[in-house]
Amino acid sequence: MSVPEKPSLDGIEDKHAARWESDGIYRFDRTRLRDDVYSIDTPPLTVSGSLHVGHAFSFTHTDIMARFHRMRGKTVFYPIGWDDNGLPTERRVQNYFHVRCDPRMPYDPDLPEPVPPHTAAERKRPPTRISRRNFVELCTRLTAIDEQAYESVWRRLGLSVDWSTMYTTIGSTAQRVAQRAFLRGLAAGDVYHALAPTAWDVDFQTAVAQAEQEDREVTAAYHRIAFGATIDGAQATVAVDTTRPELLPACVALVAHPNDERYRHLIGTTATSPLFDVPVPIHAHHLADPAKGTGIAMVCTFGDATDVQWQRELGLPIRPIIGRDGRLVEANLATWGASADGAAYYQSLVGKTAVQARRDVVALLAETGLLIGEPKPLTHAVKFYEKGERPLEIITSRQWFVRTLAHRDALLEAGRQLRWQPAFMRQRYDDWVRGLTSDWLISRQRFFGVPFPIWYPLDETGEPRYDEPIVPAEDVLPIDPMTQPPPGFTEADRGRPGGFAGDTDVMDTWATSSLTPQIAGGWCDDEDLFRRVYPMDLRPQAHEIIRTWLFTTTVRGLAMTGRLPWRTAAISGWIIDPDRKKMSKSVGNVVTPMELLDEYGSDAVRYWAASGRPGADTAFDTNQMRVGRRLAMKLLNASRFVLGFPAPSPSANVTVALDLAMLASLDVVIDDATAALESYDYTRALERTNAFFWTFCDDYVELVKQRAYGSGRGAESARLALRQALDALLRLFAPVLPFVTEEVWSWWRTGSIHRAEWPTRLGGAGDPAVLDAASDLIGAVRRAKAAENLSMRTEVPKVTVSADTAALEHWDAVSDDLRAAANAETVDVAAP
RNA sequence: GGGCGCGUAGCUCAGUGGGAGAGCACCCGCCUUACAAGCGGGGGGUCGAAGGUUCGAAACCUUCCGCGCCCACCA
Repeated sequence: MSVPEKPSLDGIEDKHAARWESDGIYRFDRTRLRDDVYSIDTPPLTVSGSLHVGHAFSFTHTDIMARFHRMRGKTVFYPIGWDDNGLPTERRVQNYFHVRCDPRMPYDPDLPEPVPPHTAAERKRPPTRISRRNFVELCTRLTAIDEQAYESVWRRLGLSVDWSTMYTTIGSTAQRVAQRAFLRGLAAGDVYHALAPTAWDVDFQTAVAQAEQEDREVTAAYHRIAFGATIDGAQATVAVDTTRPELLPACVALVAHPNDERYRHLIGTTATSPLFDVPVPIHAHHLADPAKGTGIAMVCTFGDATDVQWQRELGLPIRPIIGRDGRLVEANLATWGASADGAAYYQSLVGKTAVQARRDVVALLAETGLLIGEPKPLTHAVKFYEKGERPLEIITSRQWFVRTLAHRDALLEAGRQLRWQPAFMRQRYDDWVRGLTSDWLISRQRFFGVPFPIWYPLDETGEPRYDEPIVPAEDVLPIDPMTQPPPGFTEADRGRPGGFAGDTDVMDTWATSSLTPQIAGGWCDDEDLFRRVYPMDLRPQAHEIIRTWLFTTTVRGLAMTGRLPWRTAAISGWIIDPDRKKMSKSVGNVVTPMELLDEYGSDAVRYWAASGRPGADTAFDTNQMRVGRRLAMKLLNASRFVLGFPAPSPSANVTVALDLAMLASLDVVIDDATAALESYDYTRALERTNAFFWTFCDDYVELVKQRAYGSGRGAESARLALRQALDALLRLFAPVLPFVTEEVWSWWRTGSIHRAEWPTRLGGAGDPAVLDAASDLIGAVRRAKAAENLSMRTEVPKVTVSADTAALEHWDAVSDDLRAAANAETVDVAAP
């Protein structure tokens, strides 16, 4: 045993982290069966440059639970993953290297790594265009660098993950799992592809799932335009309000509510669109809102989701004019019934963006008197891709979907079976499942992702036969259909009539990360492991991704195994800055975790994190970190002091009432902390332990140290009680403060504290009330001495205190120690 | 528009039917042989507002105000 003369926190993180790794302290023991396992479905963080304090915050909560269950005797399956595929990585690579992917370019095996631009002028140059494979290589290279930086932060923070389990969502295991799940879904009919109108981002040029859309308030204007109509055989006009006059050429109908008296006589007649003179039917439909605009709406291909519904339910034609890049496409309006002038005018709009075309159309409407009055400005909510900058368009394209609507009831039931922490978060899940409007869209027209393991035969004209896809065998996964031929073909058959074509899309990130339990748990490669860890015990995650990560993992779990993928979902809160705003990069108020770990120490940062209650948004508070550091220092000093007394003899017993009382109080703390951690309330566990520890230091140790310096039964009782308490306290603190507790443990114990048993009741026969009385009485002595401006050390003949009757009941049990601590010959009680 | 959460000392937060609390900050004191990056003591709140239930409300109910978040069919 060696207790340092001058204990210090300096360097303890690196010292112990290195030992934990070399000794395999956190290695998963795969010989244990499911009941002995505590498994965690760790969030694979998006690797996009830098970690955020919020990550350190929520990951600490999970780590506390992992450490608690490990000390309780479970073997903890605590994998770690990085989410490195998908659009965030593409964007980062584009910006960092100033490149763009151009799938038409050939692969260049000797492409030198692009030099990131340094000056504004370099940034203004057009980006370098590189092939898809070169682009993917750059993505892989950059994420590998980022992942190392992340790992070093997590090691410093002391996360007890098993680093041998590390996976990435673009890695081959993840690709194999994602492709196998896709093929099984396809075989089961849960995955399908369809040519369907879907939300489309014209800048990223990809379809976007419902979960990635958000509403934004934008300013727009009602344009009241005059359609031609026939009323009682006479020519008339119908005024229609629209915020998107540029979609006029795509107009397929007008719609009014069936009960709307103003338009009842027009239902079933035909109107004529202004400028283009296309005849369009006038229909009745209950979704037409008499209160909006003039009460009669223009149906286009496609202005909004209602247009899609009207098209389907009213059997309307489809007249697409917006292209994948957001510009108006070639269309022969004559075939839709347009006048020659109208068709010719449309030609002048081809190639313009929606905004440009709108300006043009409105100007011509005004010029020809077909615009009624001035445009009326309004603000309304418009759907955007959450990462996008222009409103989403609705574009018809071929996409892959996973069925969710058909399973709505089962998904709601799953939400009820899941244990939510905090419970009210289930509401968000329910709201989302109830509000689903389409199946889950998983295909993206992007580059850096898991490919769809599908080929299509080409007919004699070279057209893909989408209804007869060619699938690979499961044991050859993962495959890339863009570089590998399907069975029975060679690369020479690619693109040739009678040959094949690979599916060009990649899966959205959520299609992979919805499978994290399967990826980490060995679903493809290690059925034995999978049985030992699945379903997992804990899914920790943030609340804003309930509708994405939590929802999609549930969908996959139900589809693949028929049950929930985990027992408990622990939803973490956000870190907010002092102005009550969520801390985020865009606000520019971010401090990096490594800076904090350097300045305050890892245990201190973890202490702050543990002070944020489960699910609660928590203030970023460096003051709490200072307090945490002070606690860590106090643990060092108090431990040094306790261990500085001679070790009690093996035959020693705790016999003194005050010592028994302290241990009895500690028993209550152990019970409380254990119960709190069992219900995921790490904050309460820490609070109880912390409060007891300070009482232990300030009152109990102060009272008994004179006795402990002496000899005899009383001294032995104190020394033994001090050590027993220290031993239990270190273990109670270990999940929150892994470094300082390990440091102290190393002074006098063998092995790692993190493999030690979680403390249980010491079972003494003490009365906790005696410790309370002792605290009250030593407090009374301090007040008496402070009133005279005396130090506790100052020797006095007599101290007179006032105390309440509850404390005085235990006077005899405390009086000897109290006299010693007071440095007084006598301590008297003042008359009440 | 619908839903969820929050509002307690200057700050960060516990407390959910019977004494209004903790830490930090502030003020005063103490070189006390574990710790002066320490220790001790003290002041400080009409518990967001109003109404109701109750012998009794910070807590339960209703309404309102404020803050945050989630969701919602864009004419």
